[in-house]
Parts: sequence; C-alpha cells; structure tokens
Amino acid sequence: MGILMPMATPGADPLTIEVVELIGAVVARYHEEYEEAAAQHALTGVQARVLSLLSLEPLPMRRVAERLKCEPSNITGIVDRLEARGLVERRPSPDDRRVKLAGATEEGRATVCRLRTSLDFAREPLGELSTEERTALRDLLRRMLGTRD
Amino acid sequence: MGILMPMATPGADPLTIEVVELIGAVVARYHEEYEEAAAQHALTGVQARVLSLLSLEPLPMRRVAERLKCEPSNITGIVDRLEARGLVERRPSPDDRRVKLAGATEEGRATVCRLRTSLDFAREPLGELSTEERTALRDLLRRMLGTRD
DNA sequence: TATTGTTATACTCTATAACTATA
DNA sequence: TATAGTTATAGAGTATAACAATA
Repeated sequence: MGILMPMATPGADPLTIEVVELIGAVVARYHEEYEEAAAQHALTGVQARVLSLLSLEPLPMRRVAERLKCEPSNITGIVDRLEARGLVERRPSPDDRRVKLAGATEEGRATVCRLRTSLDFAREPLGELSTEERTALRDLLRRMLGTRD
Repeated sequence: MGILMPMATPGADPLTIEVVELIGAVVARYHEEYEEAAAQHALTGVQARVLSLLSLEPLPMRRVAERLKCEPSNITGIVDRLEARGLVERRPSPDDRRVKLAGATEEGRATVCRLRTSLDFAREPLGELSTEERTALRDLLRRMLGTRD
C-alpha cells in the first residue's frame, strides 16, 4: 500500500506549493482509507473498485477495462477472482455472442454496501465543514477540474 | 494503472456526495498524471516516489518503508532496481552497522528535477484559480485534513 | 534478545502478444 | 477482416516468514 508522492513544485509560489501538498495529503488519505476498507472485506483496492462498478449495472468486460484504464486481458483475472468468491457472475450478452456481461451477485451487492459503510472518508473529514464551506469547496474543485456546469 | 473509485455515499446529502465525487476526480487525475510523468522517465509510480524521497536526503531502508507504508522487505527490490540504473546508492550508516542508508545519486537527483517538470498537475488546473481562490482552497483543505496551523 | 536488512515464497496487478469464437 | 474475451508470459509491487549480521 502507498503510492503517493510529496513533490514540491519548483517555480511556483508558496501558496500554490502548499495547495499542491494539501491535495497530495488528501490523495494519500483517500487511498489509505479505501485500501483499508477493501482489506476489511478481504478485497484488494482494484477488486473493490470493479465490484462497486458492477454493482451499479452489468458491463461487458471491455467496458470494465476502459473504466479502469487498463488492458482488457487484466480484467479476466480480476473478474475470475471475484467470481470464484461468488461476488460476481458472467453471462453472455443477448445481443452479441462475443460479449460477456459481468454483474455483481446479490452477495456482491451486499459486500459493496458494507464496503461503503466502512469507507468513512466522506463523513469524517468533511464533517468539519459547514454547508457554506462545502459549497465553496465544491465550487473550487469544479473550477479546478474544469467541470462545466 | 488506475486504482480509483467512484463510490456514492449513501445517507449523505447531495452536496456532500458531490464534494466526495469531486475529490475522487482530483485523486484520479493526480494519480494518472503522476504515473504518466514517471513512465516518461521509465519509472513506475513507486520508483518515482522513492527516488523523490531519497533526493531530499538519504534514509535508512526501514524509514523508506515507513514512508511508503509497506513492509521493509519490499524496499529491497525497489531500491535494487533504482540502484541498478544508477539513480540510487546504498552506503552503510556510520552510526549503526546494521543500517544501510539509501540516497539519490547525482543522476537520480537530475531525474527527479526532470520528473517535476513533467508533472504539471500543480500549474495547469490550479492556474484557473486566482490567489484569493487558492487561499480559500488551502484553508478548506487544511480544515478538512485537520491541519493545525 | 531485539533490530536491520535481506532472501524466499506466493499472490495480485500490469502490459504485450498470440489465440478462439464470434461478427 | 475486425472485435470480444481469453491465455501465456514476464515484470513489478505486496505481505509473510525465516535468516544473517549487528546491537
């Protein structure tokens, strides 16, 4: 665990540097908490990610790879391991017999629910902020990410 | 690549949910850009992280493991690979002959400099924000993270 | 005895390339 | 021929357990 990086930015003003460092801290915390929550259910971070994705709706393997930004060949093994534990099922697509749709089972969806409960990143640190502050944070993050709205 | 997670938070209000999603987007972007910048220098994310760490000051292997929040046995291989490329050196500690200090070489530090230049996460999206907005963002992130200051 | 770094082992994730079955 | 999923392979990161050297 732990793939994060504290990298000062040369040429930037101290304020920008501090903001970048704070974002790094948020990223680190987000990851740690996610991996921990996943581990509590004997899942890796990637497995938890795929399971959450498939709990919303069944997806062709290829789509899962796109979402994860990895090669399709990798999805085979990840879904294999989830399927072996009864959390995910593969079924052929009615439209195209080449396609397999992967979807969460009942138990898979239940696991995702418990996973969400473990993941207190949302409630805990954000709990410090008032509604006005959350709104301000939302607007700043939107602008940072170039979200049009 | 890609270990990130879009997880709605049940029970939370829409504003909180959106903020969590935005943070998820920032985390995803941060990771992608970091991995990309590392790959441009034929480094993995973890290697770039360790190299940056050691470019500041030499550290005992054990300390590197603590910073990365992983088992010390893993650091051996990571430093081996960096050392094989001449980016890092091991030398015995003068204080304790059990300890090995890992430090970046001249070339290692040069690589870290180039890495930083590639990593435009700081300048680009933050460039959208005025000084006042950056200050506001800094204060909100500080409060979120419980930074005392 | 305890600690530091290493080795050995096994598992997961990753990219690449080749294969199969469909289209 | 093109596409979806798989298999095979190799490399990297990870945790666990056992080991040598040193404290």
